[in-house]
Amino acid sequence: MKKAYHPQKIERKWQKEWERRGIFRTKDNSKKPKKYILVEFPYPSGAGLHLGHCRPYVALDILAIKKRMEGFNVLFPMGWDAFGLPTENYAIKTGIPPEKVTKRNTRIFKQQMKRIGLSFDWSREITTSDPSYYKWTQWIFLQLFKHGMAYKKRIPINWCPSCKIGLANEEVVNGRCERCGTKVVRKEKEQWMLRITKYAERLISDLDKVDFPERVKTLERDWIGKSEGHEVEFQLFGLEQSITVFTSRLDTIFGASFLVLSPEHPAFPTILQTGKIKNRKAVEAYIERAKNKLERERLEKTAEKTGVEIEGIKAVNPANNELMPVFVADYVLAHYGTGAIMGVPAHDERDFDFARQFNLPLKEVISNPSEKSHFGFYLSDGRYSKPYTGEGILIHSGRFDGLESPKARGRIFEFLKQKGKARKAVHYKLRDWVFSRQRYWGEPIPLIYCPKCGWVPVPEKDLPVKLPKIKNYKPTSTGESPLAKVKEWVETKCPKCGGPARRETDVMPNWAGSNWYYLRYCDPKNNKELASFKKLRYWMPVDWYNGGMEHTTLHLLYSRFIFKFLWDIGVVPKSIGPEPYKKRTSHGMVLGEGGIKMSKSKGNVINPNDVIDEFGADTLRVYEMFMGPFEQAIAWDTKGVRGVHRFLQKVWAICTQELSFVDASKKYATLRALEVLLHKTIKKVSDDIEQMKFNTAVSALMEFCNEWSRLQNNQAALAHTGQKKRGVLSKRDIGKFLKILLPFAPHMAEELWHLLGYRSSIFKSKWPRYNQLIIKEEKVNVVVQVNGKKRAILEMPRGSSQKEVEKAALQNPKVRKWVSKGNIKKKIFVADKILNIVIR
RNA sequence: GCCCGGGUGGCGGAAUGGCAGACGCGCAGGACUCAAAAUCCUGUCCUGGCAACAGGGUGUGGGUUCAACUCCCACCCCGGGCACCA
Repeated sequence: MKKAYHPQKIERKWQKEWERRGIFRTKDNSKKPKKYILVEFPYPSGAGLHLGHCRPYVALDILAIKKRMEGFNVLFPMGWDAFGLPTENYAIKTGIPPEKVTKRNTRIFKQQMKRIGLSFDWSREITTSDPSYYKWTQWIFLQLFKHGMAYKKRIPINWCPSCKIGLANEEVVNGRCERCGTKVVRKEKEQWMLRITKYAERLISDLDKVDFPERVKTLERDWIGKSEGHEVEFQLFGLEQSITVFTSRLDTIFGASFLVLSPEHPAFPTILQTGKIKNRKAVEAYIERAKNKLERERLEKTAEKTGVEIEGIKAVNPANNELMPVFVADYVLAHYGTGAIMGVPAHDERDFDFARQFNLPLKEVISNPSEKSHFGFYLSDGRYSKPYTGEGILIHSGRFDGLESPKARGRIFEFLKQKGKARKAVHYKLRDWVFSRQRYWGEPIPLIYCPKCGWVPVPEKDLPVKLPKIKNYKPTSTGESPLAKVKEWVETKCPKCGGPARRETDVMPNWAGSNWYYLRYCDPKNNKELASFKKLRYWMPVDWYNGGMEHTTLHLLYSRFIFKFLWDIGVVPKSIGPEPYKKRTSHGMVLGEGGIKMSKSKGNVINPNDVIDEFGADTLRVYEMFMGPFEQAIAWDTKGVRGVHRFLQKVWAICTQELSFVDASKKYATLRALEVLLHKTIKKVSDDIEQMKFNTAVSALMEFCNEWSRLQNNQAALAHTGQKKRGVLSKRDIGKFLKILLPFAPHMAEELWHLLGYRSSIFKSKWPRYNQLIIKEEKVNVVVQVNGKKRAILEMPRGSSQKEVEKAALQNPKVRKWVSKGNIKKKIFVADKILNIVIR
């Protein structure tokens, strides 16, 4: 009867069987409530699936399985984010077309995912590089273009000289190209931009509507960087021109002792031509130098500031009409605020550093309420130490003296507003999104340039604009896309006037396809629209979206933006609401043995295939869930894998043993103690899965099996029934156990389920419910403390009163001994938990 | 510098005011074996003790409480993000 555990055999068998029966196929029309469970789709790299991928996949698979058994219609899809540089670079090296490589890689990924027994609905598989998919990515771009959300702009971009590609700010890490590590240089280029800044406010405020981890929300908020303040106009003395600055500290305006313009400030050509400037050459030279500096270099030294005074002009402080010098300095950024600031050296670190460098006067106007004397920034030798940047009470600010910072801002604003010199303003750190890449392996931007008509969108009926087949994938040395070399593709007719015109040769960045893929899963085969309203209304929003923390300010933010845009223009039903994802969670990385990152160069990469070959997919799954808290990075430990494998072998052994009793005598009840534990375990596993506390869910399963095994072996436990040998768990209860094991180790659970005699798949069964009464009926351990120190543990019936517990406690010799050392002063009782006797 | 996490045995971790160290790994001893592996059993925070037991113990210092890994204040260390954003 006893069969040995052979994971390889049963796993293959069931994977085939599940596929044959179409068990994980999701139906669109169902009366059941829906759950859309989504895990970020991978970039199918040549290296194949790795252990880090498996963790979130298994976790969300567990959720999907449980939700199905709880009666939900679950959408749990998978696809491929296939456009991207590694595949293109591989094509450059080998000449193999990227689509061919992509096909091969996705085949490998898919086969690996199937080996893990993940319950994806493969009938909805999508590939972002597939023309039937990117047709709609291009279509979305056209909508952006038509609504003025996409525009072309000559901007200094981050240029990677090695990849020959423009990079988004997010792709530059420490001044180096994220992919190849080459130092990024500055280069001016015409680029397509998306106006994500238009959505800055809503991207922040709608975070209140979703269930994201607080750290994710904070990260997005900080990245968008909202700052509320005022714009103030400073007249240039004797000139028509005035300079507007942005400040969030209007309360410090009486302390402003100079004005600084960024080198790119638009007022410069005009100012320089007034003839008033005495050092025009020096100013021009400084501006020129700043232009060639990489932004990164400008930011490198924080304390040492450079700049040049624009001699011959002064600005008028609108608060007190004092004249102040004007500088150009590159510590002021052109793209933030108004590109100009008022320098308040006493209350701003950067202005302070600058003033020290240029020996500018410093005027304290905010007194620090927590310090008694002012001028905390003077050292004993009379030099400054540091500015006070906090809020406080105004001094040296005329009639605003004595006001607190927030109130002062309001009053000063009123005062300046009356003079027409100030207005409220909000600025964001977020910048528009550079959306072109001078590359091949991406979605062609569906626009045509006509010398007569300008940029003309490709008519929707002509979509998709397919990538032409080419031989040489290398970008041109001028940094143009390799597509620029394909004459017969580039040269076309203007859709508007029919005259000769040229196609845009830039392609979209690799984030384009993932902006909206979750919509496509709802209706993946639709060739009339990106997804039908009916299906979107049923499935959207995504109920649970898991992905990497590293995508928080990239993919997550981008896709929220694109969704909002589509929602605004009515491409998706209004009923979904303004956010695509209801709930977001993040997994921790899987590190190599010893806690270092797994990488090819370190040679510590572990292939999931090898783990499955040796231990089976169920072991891999259970171990990935057991290894540590889901959201935390954790090191792989082969010895730990063996431990989990041991556990599964044990489960197999106990279950098959128990099955022999089921056969022998059809009817017997579960031992009471085990029944109680079973129900507790069902509760624990159910709750823990919801909270993604998979590690403790597994340990609860282990504890149950330890007890089950102990009772099974315990002859005394069997003897009192009068029978020589009998089981300890009824058939029904074995089934319940298998159901809670199922999400973690589906193959084993299904096999044992069938050995138990069931014909239909365990996936079709209902998630077990625990019985509140059974859990509560057991006895509880009540701790008796004397002066807060544990002195005894009493086993009491649940719900025992204080009196009952006290009586039992005082009968206990140990408690008696300790209590007798003084007089009882106080007794604290928490039902079913503790009795603390305080003596003196 | 600022903003988030986090600090518990030899290791991964459990316990979110109520028995610190669940579960697993490792280690030690034992059983089986000619032997090894595998498997099974027992033990495993530190100190003293043959033991019962007593005392100490969750980064450091203080506080609140009958009771603190858990809450509050200050500090130290580690990880991540942002960083001249006015």
